[in-house]
Amino acid sequence: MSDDLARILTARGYRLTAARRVILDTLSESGEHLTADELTEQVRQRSTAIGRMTVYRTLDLLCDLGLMRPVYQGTGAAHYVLMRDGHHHHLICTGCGRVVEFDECALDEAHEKIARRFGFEVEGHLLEFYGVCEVCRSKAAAN
Amino acid sequence: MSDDLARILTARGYRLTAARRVILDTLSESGEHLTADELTEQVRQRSTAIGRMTVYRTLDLLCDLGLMRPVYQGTGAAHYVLMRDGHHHHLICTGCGRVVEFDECALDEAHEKIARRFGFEVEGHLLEFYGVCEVCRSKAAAN
DNA sequence: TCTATAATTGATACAAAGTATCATTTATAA
DNA sequence: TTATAAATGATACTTTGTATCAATTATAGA
Ligand SMILES: [Zn+2]
Ligand SMILES: [Zn+2]
Ligand SMILES: [Zn+2]
Ligand SMILES: [Zn+2]
Repeated sequence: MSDDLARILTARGYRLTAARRVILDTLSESGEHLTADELTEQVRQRSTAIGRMTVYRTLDLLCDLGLMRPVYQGTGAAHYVLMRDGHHHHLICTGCGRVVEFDECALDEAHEKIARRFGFEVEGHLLEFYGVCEVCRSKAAAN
Repeated sequence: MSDDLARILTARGYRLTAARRVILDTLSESGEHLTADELTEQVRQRSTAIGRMTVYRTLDLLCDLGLMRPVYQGTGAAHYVLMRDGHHHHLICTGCGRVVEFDECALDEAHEKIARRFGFEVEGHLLEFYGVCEVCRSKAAAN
């Protein structure tokens, strides 16, 4: 998985440094939705001497390449999500903050429509549903 | 427009204070996608003595009520968007950062599906398409 | 293999964004 | 009008993100 990312980096002329290798590995193995500083912490458990700046810059680079995207999840910090095949989908409980990911989407026609209408070449999307999960709903019902 | 927001606040038992009135008015009249501190600045042009904290807290409240939502738009700060009828849609150029809003969406069936499958009661959504706008595309073609 | 080059790094310092606290003020209901 | 709890705003603080630059390192070419 991190090999995919690595390959894209080199293909686009970016260097595959030791630090980037560790960061990509960490990203793909640990769960997603990490903030930059959370990722830094995890990266440092594998390789102590990697600077915070390098993590920030690597995330920026991945975002520039369209491979990741910062999203907001309640706290002040940006959480970075992988844009697999260009898209990413969340279901977020407004009660407890739980974030569920889902894969299927049917937005291909929407891509087309939008592309034609606004002259955009659409490359991907983020879709987030907000609502109340089962647990929170039953808690609310109990009151 | 800000009356709608105000009505919801009072209906839910929140007080309609002078500060909140100004903040809601500013929000609905000035363009959207403001950061908290940008909004504070605009609010203070109308009523000097309103504290930054109050603006932050009011935005938090509106988010809790599902009326707004923070989204990331490049910079470090969260931009707050109104969730009219529960949803909000963007088209974002990855070249120049331009943000276009569009209204139509066809996600009602998707709401249904997701609700059934995950036991969520879906209340709204955010949809963001990423791509390259006409201008940026022609620039790229010129190289 | 060795060297020249530019990309990348990480330390440092800094700016911006968001949070916690608490005495004071104010909207609301009685 | 008054009692009450909600809301405010000043202050101080933590976290998150950005700028800078000398030192390091990956890569291409000799
Ligand atoms: Zn929940
Ligand atoms: Zn999708
Ligand atoms: Zn553009
Ligand atoms: Zn919609």
